[in-house]
Amino acid sequence: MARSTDTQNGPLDSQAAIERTLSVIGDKWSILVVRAVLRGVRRFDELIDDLGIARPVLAERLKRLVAHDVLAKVPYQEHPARYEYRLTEAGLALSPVLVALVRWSETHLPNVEPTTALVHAPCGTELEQAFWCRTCATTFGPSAIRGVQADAAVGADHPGDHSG
Amino acid sequence: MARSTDTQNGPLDSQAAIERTLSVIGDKWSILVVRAVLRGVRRFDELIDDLGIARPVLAERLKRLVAHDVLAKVPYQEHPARYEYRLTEAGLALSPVLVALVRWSETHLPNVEPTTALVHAPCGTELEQAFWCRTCATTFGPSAIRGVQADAAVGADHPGDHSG
DNA sequence: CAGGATCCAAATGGATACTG
DNA sequence: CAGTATCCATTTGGATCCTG
Repeated sequence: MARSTDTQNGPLDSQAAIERTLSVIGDKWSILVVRAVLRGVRRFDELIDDLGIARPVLAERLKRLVAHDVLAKVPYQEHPARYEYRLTEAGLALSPVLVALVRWSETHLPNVEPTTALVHAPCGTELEQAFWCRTCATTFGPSAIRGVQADAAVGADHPGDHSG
Repeated sequence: MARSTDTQNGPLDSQAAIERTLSVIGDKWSILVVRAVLRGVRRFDELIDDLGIARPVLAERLKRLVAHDVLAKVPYQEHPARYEYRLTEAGLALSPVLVALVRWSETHLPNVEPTTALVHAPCGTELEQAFWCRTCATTFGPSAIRGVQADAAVGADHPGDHSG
């Protein structure tokens, strides 16, 4: 509520600015959606397949990103009207954020295998159990498992990451 | 689940890297905590007051950030043992992320008054109602209100931002 | 001051089924 | 294909109280 320095803010001190950015792309999926579009994944079901995001969630994210002028919804055929999503200038301008995120991961986070499935734990059942994160010293429930390698889920040396 | 290109990833294509970074600082508070520490707010109750974060939430975030070597917990007095939190090298290395976030907000987001209260809506009751975001075309409940100017909550020209 | 333990309301998100 | 409408399990986070 009462923040100490609302005035006299330097470049790194713009809490409001950070929060406003996060209010647009600060959720778990938005940045990933932006990145997917940047990679060329532009259509709804492609994004569904590519990201493993739930349908209503993707729909809402796309709507928000379009509303905030990060993405543009452009038609690519007519007969059944079909649209795809493209980055706007503002969306493209998010690249530095992505780069910063990637660089930090590469320089300051322990490596994991690039084949690690990071969005969803495998649907198999042997991982449908609690997961102990050695780094966090926390136990995560099955649905919290993110980035767990299929064969090294429990007891491995910080096999992956988790959200939450 | 099935992502298209797990291999042949360029620098911007490292979905895994992005997700791993987000798994550490991707929640609503962690980045704000880092930034507060960067500003010199280093002690538990200071952070509570400064951020308006709930006690158990801050405790958990600090623990995670320490575990992931973003913050260090260092004693600053002994008799009652007291600790404060400082940025590690890895934590300091998050500056580019903060800068990118701030820059994007400044160049691609509509301006709002810097006095806007962005973490919590005022505790007064006249704002304890639904909030219509013109940009998102979405209605947000009272607890979703973030960054609402006290006197221009409803009907203003996109008065602030919201999370969720 | 620096947390830990509870409790509870709310939001998030996934699955699924339906529609133009 | 591109969503929308429901429904429900889980998670999140805030408030409050307690402790060394």
